[in-house]
Amino acid sequence: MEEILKKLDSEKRDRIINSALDEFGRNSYDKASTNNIVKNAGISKGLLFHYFKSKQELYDYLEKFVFQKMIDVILEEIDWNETDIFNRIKQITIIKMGVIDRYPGIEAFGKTIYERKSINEIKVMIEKMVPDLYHQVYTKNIDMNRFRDDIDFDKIIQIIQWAIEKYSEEQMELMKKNGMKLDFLKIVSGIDLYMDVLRKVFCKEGEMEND
Amino acid sequence: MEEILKKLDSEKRDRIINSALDEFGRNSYDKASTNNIVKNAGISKGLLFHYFKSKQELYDYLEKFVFQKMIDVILEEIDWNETDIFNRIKQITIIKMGVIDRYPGIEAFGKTIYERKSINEIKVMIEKMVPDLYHQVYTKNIDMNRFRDDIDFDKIIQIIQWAIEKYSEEQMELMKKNGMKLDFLKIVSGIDLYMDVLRKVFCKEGEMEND
DNA sequence: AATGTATTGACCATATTGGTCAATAGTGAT
DNA sequence: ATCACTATTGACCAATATGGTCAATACATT
Repeated sequence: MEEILKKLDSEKRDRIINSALDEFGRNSYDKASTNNIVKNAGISKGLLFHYFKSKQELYDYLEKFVFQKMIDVILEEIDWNETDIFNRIKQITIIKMGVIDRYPGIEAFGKTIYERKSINEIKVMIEKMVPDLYHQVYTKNIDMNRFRDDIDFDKIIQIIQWAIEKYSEEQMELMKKNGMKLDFLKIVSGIDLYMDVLRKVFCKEGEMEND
Repeated sequence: MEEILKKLDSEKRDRIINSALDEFGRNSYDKASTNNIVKNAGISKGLLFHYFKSKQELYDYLEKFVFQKMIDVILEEIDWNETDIFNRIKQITIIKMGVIDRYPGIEAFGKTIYERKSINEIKVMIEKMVPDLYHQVYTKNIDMNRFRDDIDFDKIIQIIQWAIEKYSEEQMELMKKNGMKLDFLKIVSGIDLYMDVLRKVFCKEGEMEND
């Protein structure tokens, strides 16, 4: 299956993946309709079952896909030379938004994953990797001396990360709600305003330069 | 419809509401199944359609219910004499968790609301009330002099609120994932640890008492 | 026993389901 | 033009699920 998919025109492949992510994200496995998936992807029923031999195989593919994609893109695009945690977190946010831009259904789908009982080996393996990756991403080559040392470092990271995530989630929802296209530049510049505040309170005096 | 429902044994009414919130939260309107709803509520098909004359009426009732419930409970249980924003936010979080405890499906359902095009007058009215309520809840009778005055007050509130929300969301997901019952006391004591950090960085010196 | 209400679940016509497969369209080489 | 080959279609299938109905019960109160 994988091989036939690889050969496929990537624009069409993305259309299928997006349509399927969306349908599974909106509905439980049983209620998710392959008819809807092909309709929204703009392909025929036959073609879907040519690429995936069953609904279950399609679902399994997607489950692996969302993890793998996020991991790959982050590892590929992250700049490990960045030592400032604020810029690092901002980077990751931008990278994530890029993925969401290409695969809009990935978020909704991702949230449903842990509710389902499915336990294939790939999923187990990837889920083991994720915490480690997260740790690396938020600590590797980061200069910790900039922070006031009367506060637990992990908590600082958490609070910064939460703020950025919540802000971008809220902005994205707002834009979707009003039917606009997602404007990532606008979100990033909004993030900067909160970054300034967080720098001010979490960094030592004279340690606030942001390149 | 409303009148018949009111008379109903409240335990059974909650079972129906919860089952319906859950089903509509998991599935799009069309795919949500009244058969599933009655099965999980432990009632007969006939009874559901005795209380609600159609699927649509049931859905409309729920949409109104989730807004109204949240508003009512917050207004009822909030302590307006509390002047400390940290305690105020903690209060609201606890109140919200209480509602979620009683109506576990309310969150998932709530997130789907804005995706649907439905626009009845009640919804419009309530959605107008909500921002105002939120503003009151986070400012009314709150002592703003405790905060350092080199930072925009609204941003401070936002960051605190985001941190508390994210923390409780993550903890609740974790507990659900591991199949435990939601332990709100544990969540609240975890919140306190982050509160301490936030107090330390956002308050003026000597303004950190939390009774 | 009688009256009134709360609740059931078999039943309905219709729509939808995941999946198949013979047929067609498209492409590129000769 | 012809052939070979692959990519794609959509009508079709038996099986199941759909929202909603309603005559029949169960249950309580007098």
